[in-house]
Amino acid sequence: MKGLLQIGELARLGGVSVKALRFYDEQGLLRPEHVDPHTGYRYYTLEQAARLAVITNLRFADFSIAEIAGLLAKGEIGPETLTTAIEKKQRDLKRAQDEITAKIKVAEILARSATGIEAPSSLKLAPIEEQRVYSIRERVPHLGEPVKVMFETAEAFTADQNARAPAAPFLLFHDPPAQETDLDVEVCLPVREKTDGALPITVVGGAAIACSIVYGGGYFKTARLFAQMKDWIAGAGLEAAGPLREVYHRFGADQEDYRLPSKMTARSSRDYLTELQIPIRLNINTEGE
Amino acid sequence: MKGLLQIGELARLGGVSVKALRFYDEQGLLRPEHVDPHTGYRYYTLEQAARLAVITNLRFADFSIAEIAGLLAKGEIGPETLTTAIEKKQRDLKRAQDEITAKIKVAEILARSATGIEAPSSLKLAPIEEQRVYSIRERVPHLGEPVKVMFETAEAFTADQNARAPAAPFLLFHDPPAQETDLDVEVCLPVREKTDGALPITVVGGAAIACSIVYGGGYFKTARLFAQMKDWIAGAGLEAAGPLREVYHRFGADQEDYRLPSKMTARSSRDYLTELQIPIRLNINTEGE
DNA sequence: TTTGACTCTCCTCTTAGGGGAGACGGTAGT
DNA sequence: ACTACCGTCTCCCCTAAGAGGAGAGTCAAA
Repeated sequence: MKGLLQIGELARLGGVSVKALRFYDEQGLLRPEHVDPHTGYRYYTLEQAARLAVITNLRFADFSIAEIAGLLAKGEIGPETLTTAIEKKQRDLKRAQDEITAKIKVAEILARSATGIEAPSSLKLAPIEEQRVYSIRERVPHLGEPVKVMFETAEAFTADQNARAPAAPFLLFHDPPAQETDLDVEVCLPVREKTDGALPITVVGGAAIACSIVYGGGYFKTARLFAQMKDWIAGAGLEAAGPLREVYHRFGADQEDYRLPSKMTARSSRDYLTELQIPIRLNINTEGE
Repeated sequence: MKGLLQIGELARLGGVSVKALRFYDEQGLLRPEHVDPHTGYRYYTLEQAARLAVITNLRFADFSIAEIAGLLAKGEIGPETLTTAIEKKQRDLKRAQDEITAKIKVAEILARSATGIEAPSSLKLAPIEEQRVYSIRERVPHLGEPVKVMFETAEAFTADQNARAPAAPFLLFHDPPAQETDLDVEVCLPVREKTDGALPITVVGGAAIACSIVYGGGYFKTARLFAQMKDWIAGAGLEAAGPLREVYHRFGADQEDYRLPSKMTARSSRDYLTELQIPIRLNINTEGE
């Protein structure tokens, strides 16, 4: 009994709070050796101080309480269980670090655009996730009718196979910017995981960060806005990475004959909602080990 | 009315969830332009989509809802307010990144020590915070009596000024390891922020990571345990950084004449609790900008 | 009229404890 | 023996930013 530690003592020893120790007790992670049945006082042994050290080690490496309980519960875990868990955690930590790198970059861009060059206020910086689409890529003499035909073809084809996912269709511009004729474009329709038939699927890669802008109204604004965005990007010392995108959030005034989700139809081109996206190159310095 | 967006539409457009938009409404961060008094339906304008873009930008850079509300509330904030806030946030993010680096390093050490060399199970990896202490540094022929005298002197001195903080005293070994005689030691007593007199304060620097071990019983174990820890550190491919420490959590069997917190007194040396710490060098690659 | 998609409010749940209230327990000084 | 003080107990509420779901009402198309 003399060698037993009171809760506050163990807390100081282990560098944790008394609250934390009570919590670990409640969670079954670190039960006191002895609890006085009259007073409820918790008494710990030095072996439990050692177990606490293991717990704080794993906590520091971002393991959750549940994970630690799982690892320590299955009596005398083989070291391979532990090492694989730790390696997975390391990968998670490195991913978290990359995410923070992107956040720092965005903060830098925001700081730069807050002064000097004022950005269009609706400019958004955000990652783009990769997407599964059915796509048709072609070289067209100009935008408008030829692209519309491509969309109609693609919609009809995916509709046949009940494959259409409820996400906005978009257009990729594979050309160097500022080209207006003889364009290499790719029409993309998001598709669901499971389709009825064997639809050729393309996975359009995402971007760690893209800048985008939403506008309402007819497509005549596209070129001007794209130019504005490109100016802003150049002014902020950035660089585009990958094809420009035009996302059609609400459209279809002249496509009454297609099944479109009602939210995506517009009465007239005045109600169109379109988004322009430009992926941005992040110069992440990946010299970690 | 025709140009107004329903909540789901704005959610798709802005890349956020409907739940998030309702939450922003509740928090006063993004109020819908119009709420149907009968149905409660929320309707948003395109200007609000732009505001949402600003919000998601700041959210991505880890600003909290409250911070964003503060920044956007004070009508037309000067750009300097925003940039200083962003710069502060960038520093926070970089600090978070450094912390993750330390976590990765710890995970690496844990993985390495889980296989092969088995560590003493009570080995703990954790940062040491810097501490304000009153210290006496001297070269002593050997441990034991001379060090005891130094502690007694220091305790008496700090007790006079009511300066003693309720934390464990410790000893720093400024010598290269494995020296047993003619030692350069520093006796440290943690002191409070405010002291009655003008006590000379030393700030003992912390460590991003240190490995430590707690043991009970007489001090004859110290040398062996230190040697064991040094072996383990070398075996794990690490390197010590800074002086070794010996922290006296429970002691004082032969110091009845001093005012010690009752929790820190022991009846006999069998009840001593001592912690050995060795700071570890983290080769953090700090080549960020 | 019915169906399906959309929206509403209200409720509970998430992590790992922090803060505090009110009540005991244990020790030291008077 | 009384009192002051510190340590500990349980119980309750709180966190940030929504996620998940229940049950009910709304809107447009068939």
